[in-house]
Amino acid sequence: MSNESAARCDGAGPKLDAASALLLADRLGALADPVRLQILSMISTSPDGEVCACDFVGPISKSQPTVSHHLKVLAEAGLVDGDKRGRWIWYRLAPGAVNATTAALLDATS
Amino acid sequence: MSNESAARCDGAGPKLDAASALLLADRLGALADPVRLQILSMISTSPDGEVCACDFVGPISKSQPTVSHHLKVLAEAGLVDGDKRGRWIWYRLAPGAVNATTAALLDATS
DNA sequence: CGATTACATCGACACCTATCAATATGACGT
DNA sequence: ACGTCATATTGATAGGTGTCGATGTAATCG
Repeated sequence: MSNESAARCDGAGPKLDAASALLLADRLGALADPVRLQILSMISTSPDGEVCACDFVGPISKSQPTVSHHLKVLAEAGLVDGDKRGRWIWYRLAPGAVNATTAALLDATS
Repeated sequence: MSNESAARCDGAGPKLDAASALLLADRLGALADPVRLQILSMISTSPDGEVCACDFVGPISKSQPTVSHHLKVLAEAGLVDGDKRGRWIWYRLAPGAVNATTAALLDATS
């Protein structure tokens, strides 16, 4: 799971190689948006653990296309999963996704 | 420390209000860059816990102004502290800064 | 079938950001 | 004082990103 490549740590090279840094930065970038954080927050506090896409638009005060865009970003980053049931799409948190990202971040900056 | 304002969680409002989401998004945005992650990683793996600014340029393969820019972003986000000694500036991790951000993120997405 | 609802996509726009070359600032050594 | 080294700042540019209105698509309802 982690990279044991070069443990010299003598100031010559970073613990994180460029590729791993880019990957982690992408995952953090998916989290670094107030709208997306509110979406995740709403899902996490929902009693059923899932929220219909239509229920984001009102509380978050953004247009429907904007919310759709952010849901797509979250889904592509593996942070949420969408389940289409009839006309609606129910979103839930991808289990352990946020935890994995924070763990990688803490590991890189231990 | 947390907001117990509306615990109804019935789909009406997010756990994170817009202001808190913006604040957290800003802190995450400071982390969501491969160069800045490598900088933090280099500092964390340094035996003395501090790295001279000049030592970032080579391993990270970016120009000196670019590295300087990223160090400024990290400092303004409270993630690193710079100590000017003579001609050099030694950077160290701001204690608990990354931890505080991950904690806030995990709290918002519990 | 036609109308309605939920969501996605497109096109456009404004804004932000990463990057570098050039230059400035400031501290040291000689 | 002068040159040199380390770092910051400026100016410019290219690419990314959030946002919305308009439109498309797909599923449901009557």
